[in-house]
Amino acid sequence: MKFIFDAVIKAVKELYGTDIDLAIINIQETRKEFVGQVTLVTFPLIKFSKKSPEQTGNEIGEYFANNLTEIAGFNVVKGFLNLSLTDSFWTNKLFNEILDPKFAQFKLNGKKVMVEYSSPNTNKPLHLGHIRNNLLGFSVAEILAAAGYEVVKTNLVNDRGIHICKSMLAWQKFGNGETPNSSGLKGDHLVGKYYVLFDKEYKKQIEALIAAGNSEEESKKNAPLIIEAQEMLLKWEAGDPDVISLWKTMNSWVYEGFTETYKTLGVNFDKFYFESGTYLLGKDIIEEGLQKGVFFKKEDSSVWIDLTDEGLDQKLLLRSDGTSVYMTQDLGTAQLKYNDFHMDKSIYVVGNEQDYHFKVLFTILKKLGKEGAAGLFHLSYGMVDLPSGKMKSREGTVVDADDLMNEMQQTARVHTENLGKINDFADEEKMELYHTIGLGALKYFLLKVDPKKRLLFDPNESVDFQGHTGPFIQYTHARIRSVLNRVDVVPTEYVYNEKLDSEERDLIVALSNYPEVIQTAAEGYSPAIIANYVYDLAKIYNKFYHEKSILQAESDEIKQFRIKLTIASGKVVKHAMNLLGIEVPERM
RNA sequence: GCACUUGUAGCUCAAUUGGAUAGAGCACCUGACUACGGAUCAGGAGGUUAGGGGUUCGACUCCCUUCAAGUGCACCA
Repeated sequence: MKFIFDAVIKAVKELYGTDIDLAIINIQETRKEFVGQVTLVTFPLIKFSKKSPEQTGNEIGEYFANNLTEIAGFNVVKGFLNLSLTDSFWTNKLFNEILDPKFAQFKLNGKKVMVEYSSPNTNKPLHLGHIRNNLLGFSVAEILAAAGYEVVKTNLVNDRGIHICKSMLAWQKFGNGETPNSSGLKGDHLVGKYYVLFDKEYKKQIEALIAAGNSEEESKKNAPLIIEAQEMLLKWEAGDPDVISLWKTMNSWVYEGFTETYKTLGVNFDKFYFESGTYLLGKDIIEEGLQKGVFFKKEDSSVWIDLTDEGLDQKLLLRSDGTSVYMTQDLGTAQLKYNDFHMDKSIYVVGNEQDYHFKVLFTILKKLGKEGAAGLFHLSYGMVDLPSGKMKSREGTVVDADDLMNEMQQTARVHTENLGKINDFADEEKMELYHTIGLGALKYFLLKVDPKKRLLFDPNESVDFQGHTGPFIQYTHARIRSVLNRVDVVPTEYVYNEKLDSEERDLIVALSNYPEVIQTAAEGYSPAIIANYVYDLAKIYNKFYHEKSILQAESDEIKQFRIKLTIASGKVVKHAMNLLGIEVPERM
């Protein structure tokens, strides 16, 4: 559509004798209640034409009609100049651009971006909130790759700390040597069970202490279990062989479990970082900041940064005893990641409860003049809540990731069996299909919403399979495949002189928007933009499909043309769904 | 208390980043195959965009304010 922008500049120059900036040209898709496909908003131009919006529109429209071969006609409604492009413009678009194998394939832009996501704790299994995180991270990475970035997907695993020791201690005390093998429990679930058990026993001790006359605060601090857990953490930090060995064993169980969950979810990583390997980093940056005068030291020798000029607070960076805090290690880890990859952009997919932390982190890195600091971005997403409120692992009010994915596949099975369209499938094919549809429904449900908005999930109301859903789009694809499977000769003719029907033209217009949609989604780090686009596209295709016969078209020429439209639609639907991490089936 | 985010149809979400009469899905009502797949399509009903003020040719969008919800404000991570 760039030629229209150029034409507007030229038109204004010739009609009104002014050079105008590209930025003030407002071009949009014509709303469907008006005639045309492309609309120029003329309000911003009247200061150059010195005429009414209507008159300006008419003059520019007249100019276009006389000077642009692509323009078939125009109409003006108030300050809107609606342009109709010729049918041959649109058919050329389909033949030369959309059907080209390179359509929507952006060239590498020479920039590297890191997407850090998932970042689980190794003391409990993944839940619905993690699913949102994983899907967002994976999809954003795919979208950025499609837009021409070189992408590195990383996972910073939180594998140490007091919470890990809690699971370990509970297992040691109450586990009787239970293992994933002996119990048949998935490793992460087994470890999670002991994390919950710790909390239960710990609470009992607190209650007993309170009953014995202690204050609540004292009881929480002095309960034997918590003291033992803290001792265990110290031993871990000191490298105690027994503790380290137990830690390694239990973490390996968790990793086995996570690997399985990631596989079912369809996400992957190029590089893992472990907090056990990064938690001591960052002290050299503290030193650097002090030397540069960006940080300051208090009398007790704790180190701070004053960010009150930025509208933030003073922030502690190093304790008075010289040990690090969360921010210290995140500074160090940011540096480590940069040293490893020298990326231009770095995306952190982390929930919005950490908005302040990342604001501070990025500000500090900028103040230190760190390379890559300008490319830092916190992809902050809203929490997933249940109707009953927040999910709490310790209280067992979580929607478990594995359970949920299982249920989705079961639901897909019920739907599919009721329709009875794939009774000839082998069992293995059926299972694969239930997985495709069940996860498609779940992923679409979570990704179609703007990341920053919080998400309400009602486990009692199953995720829909009809309407604005993943399966609707998957169904559209299966139907397209079904039509194309009946075509024996792939059309090779690339001229078309028939008049376009509105359903055909609408479809080409929608398809031609796809590259720009990828670009917008990449710039906004928003899979939701892709999700909403591909739904619209599927709807437009379904309408076309209903109104127009493809295989029984009025003439062979029209039939060939509609087959090509169908091929193009199937291609874009599949590509867009894959950017969301969703597979599309051949049949369903 | 201070800061950040959110508030759109009964419910779940859109709205091309300031453009036309705010659009979809679910649920509800009505219709459409002896036609390429009915997990579909067409239509109906459903709105003071939380309330109020402002900015301008034009505001769901920007500014101020009130209200509601969520999150954050540890020498925790």
